[in-house]
Amino acid sequence: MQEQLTRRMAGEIVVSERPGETLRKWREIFQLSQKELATLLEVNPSVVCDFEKGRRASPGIVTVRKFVEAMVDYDSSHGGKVINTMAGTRTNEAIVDIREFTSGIAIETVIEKIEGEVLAGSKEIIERPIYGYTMVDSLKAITTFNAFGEMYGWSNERAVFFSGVHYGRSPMIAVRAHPVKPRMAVYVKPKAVDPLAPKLADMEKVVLVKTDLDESTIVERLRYLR
Amino acid sequence: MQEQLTRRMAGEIVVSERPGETLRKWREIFQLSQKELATLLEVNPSVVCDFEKGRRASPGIVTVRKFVEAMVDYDSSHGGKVINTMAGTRTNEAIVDIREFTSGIAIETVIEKIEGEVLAGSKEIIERPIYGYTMVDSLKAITTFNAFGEMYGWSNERAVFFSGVHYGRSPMIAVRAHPVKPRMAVYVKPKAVDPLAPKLADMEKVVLVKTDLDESTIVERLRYLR
DNA sequence: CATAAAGTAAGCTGATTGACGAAGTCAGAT
DNA sequence: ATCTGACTTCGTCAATCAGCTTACTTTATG
Repeated sequence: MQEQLTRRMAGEIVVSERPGETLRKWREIFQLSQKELATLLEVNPSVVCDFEKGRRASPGIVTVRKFVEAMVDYDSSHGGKVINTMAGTRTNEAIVDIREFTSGIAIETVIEKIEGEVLAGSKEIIERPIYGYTMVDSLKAITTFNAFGEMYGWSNERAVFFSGVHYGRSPMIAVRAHPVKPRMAVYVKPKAVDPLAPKLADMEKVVLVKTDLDESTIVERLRYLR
Repeated sequence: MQEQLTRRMAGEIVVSERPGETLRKWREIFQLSQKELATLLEVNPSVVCDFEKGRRASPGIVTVRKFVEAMVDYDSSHGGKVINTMAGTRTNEAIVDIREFTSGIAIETVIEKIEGEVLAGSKEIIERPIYGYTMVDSLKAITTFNAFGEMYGWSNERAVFFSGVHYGRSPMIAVRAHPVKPRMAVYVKPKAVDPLAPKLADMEKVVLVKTDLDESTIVERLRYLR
């Protein structure tokens, strides 16, 4: 959550017409005076002012990061008043884990890591990079309403892991029905695999893989991929 | 959507451990070569390389913005392949409009703009700033599942406009039930107002206002608030 | 093999940043 | 009427950035 908020703030500042004002807006939301913020940053208050008033038209990202992180850390170590109110919804119990890599990882690399068996997907698709993954509880994903919307994180160039799969029909039908497709779908310990699933996967050009590792092992193994 | 993606990318780059790699990741997602990107930016390809390889440890936000916008604009003017796949969920038909201001706007300023009549809220709360607003279709918000989650944008320091209000009971009950509260609730052209509503508003320290302007007029008037 | 295309490396220059501190302004409390 | 605290402005300067050019690796591909 913190990470997310940090990014959100940074993004808003960078894109803003007047970054200084946006910086200020956030400082105010965190209810800090310039002086307090300056203390957190161990700089002179005039520095804070200079940035807010835009004397530095294009602060470096390191500066922006320092500012943003100072505020978020401060809040977090004071009960997270702001962070918590920002939390709101976010949680979707169908989504067990969701991560973005910082660079592209080839699909085949992921397959190796999880000891996967390929059920559908040509050699060339398998070489393509993906940029993140989502671990979904299949049953809950269907009952818990909107899981399919949130599933894709920010890039659909990703793997979606379905756990709690019975025959693997519904997940692929869902993939087919949804406008956004992942590059890769993985069935985690399926009881069996309906032959329709690979067919649908091929139609959608999605690499379909099954693995007999369990959820937590997979998450563990993918943790150290960048 | 474009705006959102732009911010998202910028935020990720700024916060990233190795901004250069993140930059590259996005360039790859957009399937651009360094040279192509350099052309879009009207700079020498080596510049792109320098950033990706981290020779510039802390690029200015203007640089980051240029990079990100170049990619997004490019994609957008070439059919939006990437942008569209990123769209996914986003749409919630209960939410008519949602915006963040770049700086705080006093609640009373908003009240004036929309010719609002205050039904609940003390003088001091009215002076507090808010940082955005959401326009919600009341009926759909209740039937369309998760609208209350997405309602709050990124700060709950905001106004929520309810349109299609009959007696204004349900919206306030929803506010009461939901863990996150807005600073301000506005009933758009209510048929009447149940006396329970202001009571609940007071309990939650939410400023309750009604207005006889219609949705589009309100959006129009708030457009030019920063 | 030759040659292109993509990317990396290094050195250079002018422009900007990041930081300070002193000297302001401004609004509200005493 | 002045004092205090929060914020602003500005001159200064070393460090760093943004950009160029040119030369060097890779890695395909005819």
